Amino acid sequence: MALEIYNTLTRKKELFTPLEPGYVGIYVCGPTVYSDVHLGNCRTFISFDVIYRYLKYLGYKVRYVRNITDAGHLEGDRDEGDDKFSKMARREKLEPMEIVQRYTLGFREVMQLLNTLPPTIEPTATGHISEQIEMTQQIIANGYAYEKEGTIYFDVEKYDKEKTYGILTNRKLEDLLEGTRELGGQEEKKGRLDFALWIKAKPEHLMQWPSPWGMGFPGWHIECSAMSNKYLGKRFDLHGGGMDLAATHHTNEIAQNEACFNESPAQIWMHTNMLTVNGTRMSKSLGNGFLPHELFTGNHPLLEQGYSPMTTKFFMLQTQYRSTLDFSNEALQASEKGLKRLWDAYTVLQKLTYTADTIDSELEEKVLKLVNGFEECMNDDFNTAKVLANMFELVPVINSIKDGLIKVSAITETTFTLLQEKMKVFLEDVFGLQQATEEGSGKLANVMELLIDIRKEAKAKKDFATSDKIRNQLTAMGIVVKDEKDGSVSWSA
RNA sequence: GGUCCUUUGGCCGAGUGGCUAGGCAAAGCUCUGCAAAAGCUUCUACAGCGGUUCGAAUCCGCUAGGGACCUCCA
Repeated sequence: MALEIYNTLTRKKELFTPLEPGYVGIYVCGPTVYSDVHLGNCRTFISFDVIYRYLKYLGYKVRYVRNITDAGHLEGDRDEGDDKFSKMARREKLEPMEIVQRYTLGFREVMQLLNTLPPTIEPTATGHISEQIEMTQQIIANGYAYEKEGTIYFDVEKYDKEKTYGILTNRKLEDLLEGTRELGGQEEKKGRLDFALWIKAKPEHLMQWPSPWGMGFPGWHIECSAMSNKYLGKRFDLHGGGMDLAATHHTNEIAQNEACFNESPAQIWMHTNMLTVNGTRMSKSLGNGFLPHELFTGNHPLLEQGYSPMTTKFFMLQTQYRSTLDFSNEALQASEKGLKRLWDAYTVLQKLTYTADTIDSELEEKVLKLVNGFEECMNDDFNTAKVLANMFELVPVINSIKDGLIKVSAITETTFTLLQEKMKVFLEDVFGLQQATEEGSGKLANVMELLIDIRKEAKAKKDFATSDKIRNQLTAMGIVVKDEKDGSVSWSA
């Protein structure tokens, strides 16, 4: 089965065919860096990281563009006043770019802890002001935008006469007009749904740039259109982002591109679902968000303990990206244990060596089916949850080989090698998971060797008081000692 | 009010017509000095009502609950 991706635009899974064979262009809406990213944001970026990695695994040359929004994002629902950066800068008595720098670095640090790959291009809104102005000019020239006192608005109703404005989320203009609340303070707009492409800045506004319409700053939506066009062209393969962006931000992006180039930007729109807490969406405005560091350290009233970045990531990968994922201590704990079991088996597998003997054709078939399933599951709209389920079914097989209950020789060497390789590739390269526990470096390893040795001697003398003391105290420190079947002793911290 | 999604066993969660998902938890057994780990086994669900079908968790309708979006948010 070839790769199929769910397209929000058509509301069904579609066979993925890149516009240019062998190459994939993908644009993902990145974070607005005026505050710390929360866990919900991370889910989206983890999802697209796995998608990016899998596309590379399939052999595509991928250009992965994820922007940093560092200007133009307005605070409220009115096209006036401060943007988020200026507001935060005033509050903290810093330059807006200091705010941007602080949270950009914080974002990158978190992404690194979660072991996600950097995008191939990470453009910023402030770095593309002229592109945004040019695009705005073209939209005006094409007749889809108008100026009111230095601010440029996109004319949604006019646009909808020729194109379909609500195409992405299947909404009719009349319904949208009806559903929109009456807002005060924007009499200058012609239509209620009109949004700003360029906003006139007040003299005291901290971030502003010269434009044909005077000093101002760009609207939020135009940055993504300008940057995707610059780096991926008028038409590219995939455009992604959180589901919350579909109805407004992405709808406006499509409208801008159509109005400017008479072409829709992406052939497939992908949307990741929300992370919820007690059934309600995690968001900045609701204040129910977890910061990654709070989760990693356990320093949060709702958390019973800390969970490692890899546990967090594994937790998210156990759910398909289009499903909502509810956050809970129980679920996280289950993921922590599950990941450990899976990773232990994986570690064991990599150390096994093959010896030839009699083949158990039933087992051979089962293993082969499960391993080949990795790719099939991913081809079905990136079903990471199903891949992990397959892996878990292989765990007893691996452990049984280790304990001698099944001989390695029960499967063919080809299958055994395939199993080793695919487990490694999918766990490390596609999912980007890493060694979850510290094996301990240098000194700790030496000390452990000594303790294990002393314990062995005690056990040989049936001095179980001493051997148990060593084991129990280590357990209390978080170091688990295991007596293996072959008489050896292993430990993990 | 509009658009759309969702309801799966104690918990989390795959699954779009027929075949046991999987993880965690729980119970029993094996192994073990005892543990832990591991292996084996058990717990077999699909909101309710109706319909389509030889056959439905899966398709259709209704009812009830939950959620998202329509306003800044991944």
